[in-house]
Amino acid sequence: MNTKIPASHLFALVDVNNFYVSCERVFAPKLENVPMVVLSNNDGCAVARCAQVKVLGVKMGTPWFQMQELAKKHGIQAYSSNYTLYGDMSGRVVEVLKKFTPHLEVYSIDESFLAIETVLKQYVDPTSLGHTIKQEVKDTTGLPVCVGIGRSKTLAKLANHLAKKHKIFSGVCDVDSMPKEELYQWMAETAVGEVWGVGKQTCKKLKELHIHTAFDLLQASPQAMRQQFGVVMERLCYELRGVSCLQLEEVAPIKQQIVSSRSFGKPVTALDELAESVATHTARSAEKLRAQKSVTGALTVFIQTNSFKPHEPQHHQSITVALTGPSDNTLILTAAALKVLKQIYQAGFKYKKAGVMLSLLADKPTVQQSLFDDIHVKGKSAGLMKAMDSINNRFGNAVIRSAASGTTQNWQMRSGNKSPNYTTRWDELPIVR
DNA sequence: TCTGGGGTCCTAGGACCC
DNA sequence: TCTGGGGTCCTAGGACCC
Repeated sequence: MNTKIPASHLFALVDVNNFYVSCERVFAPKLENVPMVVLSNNDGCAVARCAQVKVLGVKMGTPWFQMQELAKKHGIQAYSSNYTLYGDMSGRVVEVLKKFTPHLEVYSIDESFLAIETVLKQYVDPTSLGHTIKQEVKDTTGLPVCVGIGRSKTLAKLANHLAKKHKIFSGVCDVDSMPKEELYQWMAETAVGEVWGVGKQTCKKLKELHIHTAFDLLQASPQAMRQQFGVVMERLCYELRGVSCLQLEEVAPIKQQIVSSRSFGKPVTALDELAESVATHTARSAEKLRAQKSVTGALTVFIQTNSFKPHEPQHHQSITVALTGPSDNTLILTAAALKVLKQIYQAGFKYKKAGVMLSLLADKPTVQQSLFDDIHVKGKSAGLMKAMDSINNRFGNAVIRSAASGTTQNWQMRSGNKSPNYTTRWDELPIVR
């Protein structure tokens, strides 16, 4: 391995407990002891579970309809997700963490890595810093967090896992200050599948090699692991040994791809309805694109039938096309997307999902076809496409966005059993670029 | 009847060129 | 007519994460 060994750093991983559930509870304290889950779009499956529900064995992603009996028996309540709220709460947590150190990586909506070496001298020990962070986040945002501390990101993750799982740590676990024998004991009790970066497939293969726990993996030869699994696993082994291979990424790199997709609450068969959805997704993607001040050179549209019903006719297709030039213009992207959609759409299938992906590697896009010498959409069937055309003709370079409300993902909840009503409001905005 | 959405990194293998 | 090897670029797909 060529990776040079960097100076030793101490990482803290701060992770909000049951993030979405905890957010809901901040604003509805009466839910504190109610067994509850937060559901995905369409109220399809559980994307967050409180501690009581986890104990009952409900896994991440369990469909709500499959846990009806359990819900009845234990009084589990379900809440629709509110991502705007969670995004806001996430920002508040990060603001608190920044007060402790400027060197921080926002890893996900509910987790941040902190480099804590330089701020330690103000505290008795790392654990006491951890408790201060935990208390400060709780006091400021109302959210409960656990803190894991270690010499590598992977060890900080492991420490966080221990802090969450074992009450003895009171929510803060520093595996660096721990005697080695004690750490190894904890690792021997930690299933290898719990280690950061070991997923289902790898776990299975590791078990065949009689590697069952985090400690087993620590003892394995990194070189041998590279042979069997590749460079990612080799790094992981070093990380477990306290040799940091993964740096803190303080500045979030700009996204290489931007995706917007949704499942429909109900199967969709008409091109018009797919077009509505694809147009909305394109607008959303383009907003994200402009937010990071990027342009895209290629665009992918995909539509899929319901793969949970294998006995029904299946159609999964995507086409990626090059744009005539890099762009962040919603109108151009939407025109392109609708044109692609018409290519892949096949009447007769019950579509369950649609989406759009923008590829930002403008100089080397992944392209299957190059279609566009013009961007005009001429559709006689789709009212939406006609609208596109007329706006295009009138405003040329205008930016179009579809209204966020009334989009396909929510129609079922809002309109019950009534037929879906995909009325899109088109706002005509001034020229942006 | 009802089954999330958004990302990253790595590798193998084919195409192509010299 | 027969037959090469090495390098690079590109892409699909697998595996992982939250």
